[in-house]
Amino acid sequence: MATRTVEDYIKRIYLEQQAGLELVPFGRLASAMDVVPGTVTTMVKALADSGLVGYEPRQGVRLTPAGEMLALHVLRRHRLIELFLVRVLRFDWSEVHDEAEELEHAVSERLIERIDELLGRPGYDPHGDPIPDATGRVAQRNLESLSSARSSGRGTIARIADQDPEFLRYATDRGLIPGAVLTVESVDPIGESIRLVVGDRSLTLGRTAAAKILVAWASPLGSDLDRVDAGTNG
Amino acid sequence: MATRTVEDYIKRIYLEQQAGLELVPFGRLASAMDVVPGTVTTMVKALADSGLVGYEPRQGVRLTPAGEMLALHVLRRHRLIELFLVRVLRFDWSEVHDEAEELEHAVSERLIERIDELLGRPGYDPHGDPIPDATGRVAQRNLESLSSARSSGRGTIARIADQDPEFLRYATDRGLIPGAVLTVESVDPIGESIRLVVGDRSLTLGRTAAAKILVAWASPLGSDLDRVDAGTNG
DNA sequence: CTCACTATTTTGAACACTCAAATTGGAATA
DNA sequence: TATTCCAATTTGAGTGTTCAAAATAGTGAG
Repeated sequence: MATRTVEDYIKRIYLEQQAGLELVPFGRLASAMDVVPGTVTTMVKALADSGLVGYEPRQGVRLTPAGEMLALHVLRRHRLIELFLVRVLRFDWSEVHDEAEELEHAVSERLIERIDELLGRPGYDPHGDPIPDATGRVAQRNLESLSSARSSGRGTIARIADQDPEFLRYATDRGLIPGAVLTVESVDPIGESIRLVVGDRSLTLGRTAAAKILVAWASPLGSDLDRVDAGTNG
Repeated sequence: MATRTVEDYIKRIYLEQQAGLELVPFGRLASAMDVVPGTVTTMVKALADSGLVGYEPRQGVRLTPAGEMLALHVLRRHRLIELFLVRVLRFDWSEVHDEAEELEHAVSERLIERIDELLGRPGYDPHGDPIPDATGRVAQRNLESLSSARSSGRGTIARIADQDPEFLRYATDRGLIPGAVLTVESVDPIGESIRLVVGDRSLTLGRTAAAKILVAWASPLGSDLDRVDAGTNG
């Protein structure tokens, strides 16, 4: 059985890879896990011994298929728990992350199955992150970051890529939640800001904030990317 | 912060004291915790250092007020989780113990408060065990074990003092669940068995099985011991 | 009073994880 | 080529929990 720490490392490596790194550098992993670099070296060797990761010394780590499978199971638990807390226990989506971080290591396979069933086998958590199914399959979506918008256009918010409660409350206050339709009014590449309209509100976002908002752009013909179901928020 | 292991030891010591021991012998604690005796000696010293227990060398351990407070908080979490699993997630009461054993160490104070509120601040878990409130207060009941019955009589089952799923399924099959009314037909002190009627069923129980069934006897005038609310089972 | 028995305690070691601090490797710079 | 610098690694140590096995204390029997 994978220990709690092992699950956390594997999950973190998966998320870093997901964020675009094929090989996660040790230093990055160290700061993400909030441990000293030497600890990562030690742990990565142990993870490699149990076949969950492969690594190039002084280069970085990468998950093996077994590691990826474990990561997907942990994320499945985490995201189902988040949605459960929001839907059933009426938590606000801005405050479920830390709770799920604990519970993901404590719930049994049986309990997760019950929750999945009760929620109707959802595909996305309250933040719009995809929930892997019991076999590890994840829905693939072609989303674009709001910061990559080059001109005006309409789209639906599909995902908020930040778990910080403060940012999430800020987003909620402005209607920036998965499922909301937004219109980009103008983009200022030099000033690094973007003006948009959400509902009846007009607002301006800086580049780094906009980078956290993932959007499915409305195509003229209405492709299936328009249909975003990201669960209930609030 | 008390570690998971510490919480388990403290909870166990509380339960053993509750079962009638003022001073819990190390050997008993060792087998209850499923560790070798030496481990208990080490742990008890550590617990004493943090002020949670007091102990007489070679005699046994006892909780301090601080230890009792901790035990009550852990039991509160455990029992609220059990009831939540039964009521909300439709688990059978025979299968919630192990799950709660894990979750009790992972839930936050905030989540427990939500659950408590959602369930309507219940006083008892599915097995009839009392749920301490947030300040550590526990309902006191004057229950008697079915094995102590000396003659025929009527009463209400208030609590089943065994968490073994097999025993609980056996009990469920025979209608021996908290809230059920039973009538003692006859007691055989030599054969160590007791005949009773529950609902429309008649059955015979041995002494040790009967010892696990705690009953509030019906008084002729109907005291408030008759009113047993032990939540929903099933 | 001594023996035997059982419960408890001590000792030394292990495992999983972590840190601080010294060292090394490799790449970029001068 | 020699120097500098940063990332990664090694080393030695500590924490919390556990075990196996040897030593000891107390209790009751003879």
